[in-house]
Formats: sequence, C-alpha cells, structure tokens
Amino acid sequence: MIEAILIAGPTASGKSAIALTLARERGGAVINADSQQVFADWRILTARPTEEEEALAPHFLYGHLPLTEDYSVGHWLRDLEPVLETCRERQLLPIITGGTGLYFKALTEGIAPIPPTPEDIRLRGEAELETLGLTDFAAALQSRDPKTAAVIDLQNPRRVLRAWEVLETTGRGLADWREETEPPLIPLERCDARVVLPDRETLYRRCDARFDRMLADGALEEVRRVRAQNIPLSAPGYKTLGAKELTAHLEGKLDLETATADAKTATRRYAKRQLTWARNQMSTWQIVRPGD
RNA sequence: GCCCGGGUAGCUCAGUUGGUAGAGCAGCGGAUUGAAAAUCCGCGUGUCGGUGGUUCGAAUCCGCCCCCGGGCA
Repeated sequence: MIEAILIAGPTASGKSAIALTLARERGGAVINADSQQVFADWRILTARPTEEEEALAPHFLYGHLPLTEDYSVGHWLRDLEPVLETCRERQLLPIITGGTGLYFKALTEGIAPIPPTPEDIRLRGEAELETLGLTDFAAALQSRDPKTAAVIDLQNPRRVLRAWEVLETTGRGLADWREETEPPLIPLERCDARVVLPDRETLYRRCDARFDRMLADGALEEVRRVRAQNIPLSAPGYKTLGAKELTAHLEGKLDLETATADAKTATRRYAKRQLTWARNQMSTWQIVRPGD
C-alpha cells in the first residue's frame, strides 16, 4: 500500500506542475519539501505555487513562516507529521514535492532525535570557530569527540559546528545520537518515489528562462518589500537564490544585468548539485523525464 | 599614417634575470542525518594573435604582419 507520492528533482524541472496534476487526478494534497518555499515573503523568487494553483488542490507547508524563523529538516519533519495526519483524516493522498534532497532522506530514512541547539550555544560555537580557525576548532572537537570526528567532514565548518553544538548542548556526541536514528515517518518502500530529471541543457535553459520570468512577475518588488522590513542578510530566509543579488542591485551595488547573470549562475550551480544528489542518493527512484 | 598600451584556459588576468605556463571565476565530478536554494572536497594541454629569425632551448629577445583600446595627426 502506497502511503505517499514523492516527487523530487532539481529546481525548474517542472515538479510542481506534475504534483498539482496528480493531486487533482487522484484526490491528493500537495505538500512542500523545499527549504525555501516555506517562507511567506518569498513567493515569486522561490517559484512557489500561485494562489490560483493553490486553489486547485489542498496545499501544505508553503509560505507558513517568517523569514527570520530558524528552520531545518527537524522542524520540517515535525511540521509534516500533523499534515500527514490531516491527510489521513480527510482521505487525501499526500503528494510530497520539493527540491530539498535532505528532507526526503530524513522522511524516508529517519533522523536522530537530537534536541534543538539553543541560540546562545550556537553563537558561542560560531565565535569559537572564528577565533580558533577551522583547523584548531576541528582538532579540539576531535580530541573531545573522536567518534564523531571520524565520521564527519572536518574540512566543512558547518559540519564541525553542528557536531560541536550537539556535544555542547546534549553532552553526547553526534555519532552516538545517530545510532539512535528513529524509524522514518514513511519508509521509501511505502512511497511511490519519483525524480523529475530533464537533460542538463534543457534544465539550465529552463532555469535561465524562469529567472527572467520572475523578474517580469515582480521579483524586484518582492525583494523591495522584504528590504523594507529591515531583515538582515544573515536571516534564515535570505538564502533564497537571487535574493542577495537583487538586494545588491536595489542598493545600487550591482547593475541589473550583472545581478541577473549572477542569480542565474547561482541557480544553475544549485540545479547541478541537485542532479548530483538525485544521481547518487535517489538511484532507486523512478526517473521521470519531463513530458512523459 | 605615427606613438603608446594590450593580444596567454570559456571569462578576468599572473607569468620573476629566456628552460614548452598558473590563479580566480565559470564548467565538470563528488560528499551530504537538523542553516541543505546551505556548506565542503576534487578536476587546469591551452596553435601563450600569426609568421620568420636569434638560441641547445622563446609566452618571454629581434623583424614583419593581423586584431583591440587610447593618444597624436
């Protein structure tokens, strides 16, 4: 028995349209699995379903957060649980779609039940990394928690910081926690899992064209509205592709042509990383060629 | 027409006193258990504008030619 349809794939591959069509055909609900489409203030820039599209089928976990909200896989999974419950009650087939591979992985393989890191500890870790430098910071972690150090990428500051935070807030190492990974919300075997994979040339062309469309649809206005709220560039929601570039343009630091080119390049690079993820992490998923 | 600069990897440019070339960006491959639209790792042969010459050896020196800037006419 299939519990959900999963539709992954790189940005601009046409996932959302496929999800919406399926939802209408099979009486399903479209559920977001994209780390940026959760933010209320980005609609155009994250290519979120429009209000008209949302009216055609139930949609969940889209635009439900302010840009300043801390969010991560764990939050998403916790948000997802009651949504799946709602779907069961209303007999809606969950159609989970988005570009964040890690979210799908946590959904189908489970995640370690690690308590959240308090803000002050996170800041302390960042400060320590800053003063020690990555090499020394990683070495310090290694001597305190060799087990975790052996399984993470010590050259990646984000990973080292995460390991440090977990150790600091829980007193236990990340590697220990991972041994207690909980059963997945929905195991992959009970999913109809599909990856939408256009050929690269087509994908890049679609990425470029879509950014032009975003601009035509008012992306600059959207960024202007966000800037008016004085949200810092370091806010969680500011990672959205194109946000920094368009902000720089609005501040007169970048002409529109350059900002556009930069944003398109960033988008293509992101799409490439998603292709890598799909190729290597979703090898058992059913491949969907757009147009099929 | 003359005088200065420039012509080196897809792009921007380095290349010391001649020993057949290297960075950033892009691109490609990879990682991915709580910031993941993030973060990190790996991959650099290209008529060194063309041609003739000097030299054991030239991207580097000399001649001629072509192209792009700028200046003087």
